[in-house]
Amino acid sequence: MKDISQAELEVLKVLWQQSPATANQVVDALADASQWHEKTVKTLLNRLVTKGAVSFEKDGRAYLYSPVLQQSDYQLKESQSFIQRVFSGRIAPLVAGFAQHDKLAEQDIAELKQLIARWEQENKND
Amino acid sequence: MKDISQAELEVLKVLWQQSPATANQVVDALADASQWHEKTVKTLLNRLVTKGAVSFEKDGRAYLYSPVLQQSDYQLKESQSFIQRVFSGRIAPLVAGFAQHDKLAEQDIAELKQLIARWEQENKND
DNA sequence: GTTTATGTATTACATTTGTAATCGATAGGT
DNA sequence: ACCTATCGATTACAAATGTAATACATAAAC
Repeated sequence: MKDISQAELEVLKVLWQQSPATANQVVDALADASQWHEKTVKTLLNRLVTKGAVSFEKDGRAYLYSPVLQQSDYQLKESQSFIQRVFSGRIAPLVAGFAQHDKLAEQDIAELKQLIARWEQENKND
Repeated sequence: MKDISQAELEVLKVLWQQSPATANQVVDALADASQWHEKTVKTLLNRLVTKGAVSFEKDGRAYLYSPVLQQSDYQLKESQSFIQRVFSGRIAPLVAGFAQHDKLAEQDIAELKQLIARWEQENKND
């Protein structure tokens, strides 16, 4: 799968939220958040299809688009490559940087604690 | 500051490790990790200077390059924009994804626990 | 003092990306 | 049956990026 560009990602996000969707539904969904021209959005949809990240089926003269690439897969792969590239593969320093610059909220801490607890639960027989 | 491209980042990383450094030192440092031609590395150095991420001082006919952009600053900014773009700004889901796919090691957990403890210590008077 | 090697600066060129405009087909309206 | 509005497809074009080659200046070697 070719890389998804940042602009393409915004289009994909819409499809992750609601799919299948027509091109116009995607255009509408992006209308408030961005200034993109309708033609621009349609180009991006096309590129996503070319890249194999999105599929479509015909519905009369319009198309219904659906994501092929799932959000969780995208997130995992991008996270790994980001952390590899920027933090030499170690995740804790990323979180530490956030903590140091007051970018962590109470909720983040709570969620992190919970998932650590779960991890330890599952790995307790090591 | 213009965006640092992925190729440029590899060059910056060398300077973060050892600076100031001559162009040739950077080329040598990258020689094993990459297949880049000497000219390519020098182009990247030049672009980093143009972008203001790297400075240099003359030392005879050669230049001594140093990073202007500091690694921690780069890491923080990139982390924020990545997490915003891919996880709508929430950090825990990133870590959760790693946990779910067995990308977390004992050490990561230990580090996370420690920094959570520190965070709670510092925020205990809320 | 010339020649040569070696630095940096400039130029090159294909691909990707952002951002559309135009083209061609066809469904709908009348 | 035609005209027209609206699809998707194709084309456009500048900027960024990857990946160098060439040009130009000058220090080093004879």
